[in-house]
Amino acid sequence: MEPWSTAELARLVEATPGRCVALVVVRGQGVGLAVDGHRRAVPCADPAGLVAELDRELRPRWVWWDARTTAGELLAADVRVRACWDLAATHRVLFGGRRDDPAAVWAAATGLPEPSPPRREVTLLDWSEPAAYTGAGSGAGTDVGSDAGSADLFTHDGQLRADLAGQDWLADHVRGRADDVLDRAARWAALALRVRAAQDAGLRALPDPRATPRVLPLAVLTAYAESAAALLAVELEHDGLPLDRRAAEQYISGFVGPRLATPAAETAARADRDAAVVDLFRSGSAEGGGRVDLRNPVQVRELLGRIGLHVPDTRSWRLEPFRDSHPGVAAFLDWRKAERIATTYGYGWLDRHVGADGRLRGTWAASDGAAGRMTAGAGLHNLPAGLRVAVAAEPGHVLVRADLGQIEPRVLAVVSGDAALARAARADDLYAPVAAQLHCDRPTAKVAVLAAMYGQTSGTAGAALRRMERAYPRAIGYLRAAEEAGLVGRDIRTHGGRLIRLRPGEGDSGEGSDDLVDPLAADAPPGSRPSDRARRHGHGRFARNAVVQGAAAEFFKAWAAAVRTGLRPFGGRIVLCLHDELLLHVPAEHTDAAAALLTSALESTAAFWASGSSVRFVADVSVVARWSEAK
DNA sequence: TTCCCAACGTA
DNA sequence: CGTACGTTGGGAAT
Repeated sequence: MEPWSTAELARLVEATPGRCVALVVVRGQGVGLAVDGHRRAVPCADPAGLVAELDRELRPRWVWWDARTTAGELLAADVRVRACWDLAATHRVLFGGRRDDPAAVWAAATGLPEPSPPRREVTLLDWSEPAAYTGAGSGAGTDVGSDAGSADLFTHDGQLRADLAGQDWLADHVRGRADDVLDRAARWAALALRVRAAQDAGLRALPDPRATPRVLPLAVLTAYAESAAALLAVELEHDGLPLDRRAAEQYISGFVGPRLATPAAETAARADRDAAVVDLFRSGSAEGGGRVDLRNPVQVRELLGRIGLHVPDTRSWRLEPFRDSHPGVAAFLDWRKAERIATTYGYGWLDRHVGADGRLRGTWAASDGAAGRMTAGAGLHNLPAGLRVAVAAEPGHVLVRADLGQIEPRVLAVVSGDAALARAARADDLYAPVAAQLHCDRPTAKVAVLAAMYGQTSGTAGAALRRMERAYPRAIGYLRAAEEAGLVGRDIRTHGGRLIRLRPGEGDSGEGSDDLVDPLAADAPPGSRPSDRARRHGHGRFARNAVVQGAAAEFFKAWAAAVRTGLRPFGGRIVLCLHDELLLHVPAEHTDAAAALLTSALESTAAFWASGSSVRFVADVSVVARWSEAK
């Protein structure tokens, strides 16, 4: 097949609204491209290099099935593209849920029922699997054949084959030349383009919630931001967080001593730490009791009972008041802290997750949470504050950190359209005007706002809450409506358009038979099984929270996407996303530009996301050598 | 081996 | 003052 001339491609891209070009990368062989009804297989020894060149010259929005596959391939060659449309990420916005594999994405985009989940691995028992695997694909009256030659990608009922995740399959079953693989890649790209069009239409069909809508519907902008976040997640995983290993080891050794040479020595040291605590409990009373396992909460409770301390559980905050009542309690609390470091953030953790290049790497997901927050593994989202001293800029670089101030109440002001709360959100400190409005002090106002957003159960801020209702009726009404949806199991959408599934559905955690009496319930100890009412109540609170937390996550990702783009010219990188906080690793000579970018990106994000509202968004920006230096 | 719970870290 | 997440170890169920 003839390579596409760049000029020809450029003409097509110019004529395509959104400049969307579907891309499938086949390492070492070439790319499959699709633009506006055309598709082409392009043989090329260095596909990533070609993509980089096209990205510079055409500035397209690359459409791919998912960033992990395609962007991962590019990133392996250190190629980072400007913009993308991620079908998996957009699918999650439109349809919620957990599934985002190609089969599920295709089915949702074409109105088919959700297909059965992909098999973990093919076993001998799969021999009975239908004609799908033979490539016979009858097509059965659907229009799937319209992409000529794609029938082998589908099952008889028009579903995309469940085993097409990733792209190893591209080379499977093709016993011919490289051309065949690339042809397949081109068809795969063409299919992606069709799904994008369907997703685009779906997004545009959603009502734009903004006071003053713009040319691009907010839901489309959400798709852009979520796609960028999916790409960013792959980059974060690739780049890692710069970590000063020495500083980390020093922190760890402060709790558990120096690194030991052998596992046996580790075990012995651990046993010594245990024994030191247990001995303190034994010292007074003669009776020895059996062995005590400090890691077993039941046994710890018994141990505490023996010194006359009777507690419902052994959580640290509950024991802390009794720290001075018995030397054993203090020792145990310190032991807990050390044990946490030893097991979760100890030397083993360093060895597992910090590379030879001093980068801490974990897996990232762009919208794993039920409300669409980013998630990260390897402890990246729950590093003990004390370990921040080990997160350090490399030579010639600085860390530029920014966190959004009071993001959730500000987001509530936008999404609810509450004029009074929006007025309060013009202040640097939102809680000050709220306190004035409610005729209470600032701490009370803060508790009242948080209680309203998250559905307080134990009522201390009751009076302030009632005044909240009078002062900010639309905000409270918005939250109540979400809670109601949760109670009755009705799906809702966030401000940006993400579907939050609340229907007591099949897919999730197996709570199908709501009203039926569970025969096992009689055996269950009383209170162990949450009542139907309690569960619904939980769903109500979840929904109340999800519309705020979810919208805040969308706003954050839109901000992060703008920062990522702005950072490209001077080689800075986002190295950590923490729900409302960004950490950048920047060449020192571009410090000021990066700091300015964080603010300007925030303004441009607010301008489209909260357009027509007077809500102000604020970020606290600081430049540091170590994360711990940021306030 | 799989799953749930307690516990604790972060926002 | 609640929600969300990831990680660990123990123990029960399988």
